[in-house]
Amino acid sequence: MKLSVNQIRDRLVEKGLKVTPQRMAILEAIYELNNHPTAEMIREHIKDTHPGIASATIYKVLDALEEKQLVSRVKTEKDIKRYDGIAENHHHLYNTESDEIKDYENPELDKLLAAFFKKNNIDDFEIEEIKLQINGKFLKT
Amino acid sequence: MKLSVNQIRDRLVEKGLKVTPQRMAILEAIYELNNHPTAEMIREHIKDTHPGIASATIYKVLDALEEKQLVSRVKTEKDIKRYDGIAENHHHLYNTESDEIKDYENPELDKLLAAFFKKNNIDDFEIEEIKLQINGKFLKT
DNA sequence: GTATGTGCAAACTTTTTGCACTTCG
DNA sequence: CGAAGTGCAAAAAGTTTGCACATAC
Repeated sequence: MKLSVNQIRDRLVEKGLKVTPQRMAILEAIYELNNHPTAEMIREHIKDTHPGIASATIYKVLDALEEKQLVSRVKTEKDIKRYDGIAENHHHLYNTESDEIKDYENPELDKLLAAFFKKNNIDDFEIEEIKLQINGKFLKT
Repeated sequence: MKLSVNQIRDRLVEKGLKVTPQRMAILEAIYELNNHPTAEMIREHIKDTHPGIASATIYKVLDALEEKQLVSRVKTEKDIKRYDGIAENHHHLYNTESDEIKDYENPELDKLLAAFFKKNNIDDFEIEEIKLQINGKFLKT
């Protein structure tokens, strides 16, 4: 998922967010890293091109991006926030030993799940979306 | 999931952990609360019966319980750790508006998923377990 | 008696806040 | 120009650490 600078700018504009160098750099970093980074990992990644950026700014930008659904938060067991450049519903592969997380999409699976829960309603609960946490090991390639 | 004091004691003994009032109280609290509490929620819940308990002790006890797989951590988007009294694989219902989390078990679903991934292998990944994050709304009852 | 566990206070990490200054549109 | 965004420093929130004391077995 490598977007051009113009595409990134357009996304900000569409959501009514002002285009600033900080926001551009942070969004670009999330797409480039493509590894569900923390605020700190983003700061590290852009520190050469944007050394002056404040940590507080990164947090504020991430809050704004999340609110406008340009990024989403990834659920983890840790007490550190991690972000995903994909806001649409999808699944995650978690490496049980490291902190690696990868995206997983499979429309067929989504259909299967939708059908299952249509038949097997959950009492007193209205489902909005279903995400899989698939835990395991990435095999060396 | 309400266990007797003796059952809780047995669980500690089985895992080779010394039975202390603090550990008993904390495990009991997790089972009673049954709402995937944070360390702070546990401290709050036991503060009348065990006022002297140190926060650091709660964290240390939770670490020990997790290591022995008497409790497990729940994945969330927040940066606060939450714990589950069920260590076996199961699924979670997340309320999108509040921070409520409930357990969800369904063996039929697990079979369906196992069959699906047997057919649809994920490249370079060895699955160990699959957990659903089911996001939605708890309906008033 | 000894290994293990607990309490306390201080430190550490991550995130948030308030406010002056700056920048985008 | 005005609203929105950024930087800084301080504070908050959650968690961890080291060590002396206490307790389970």
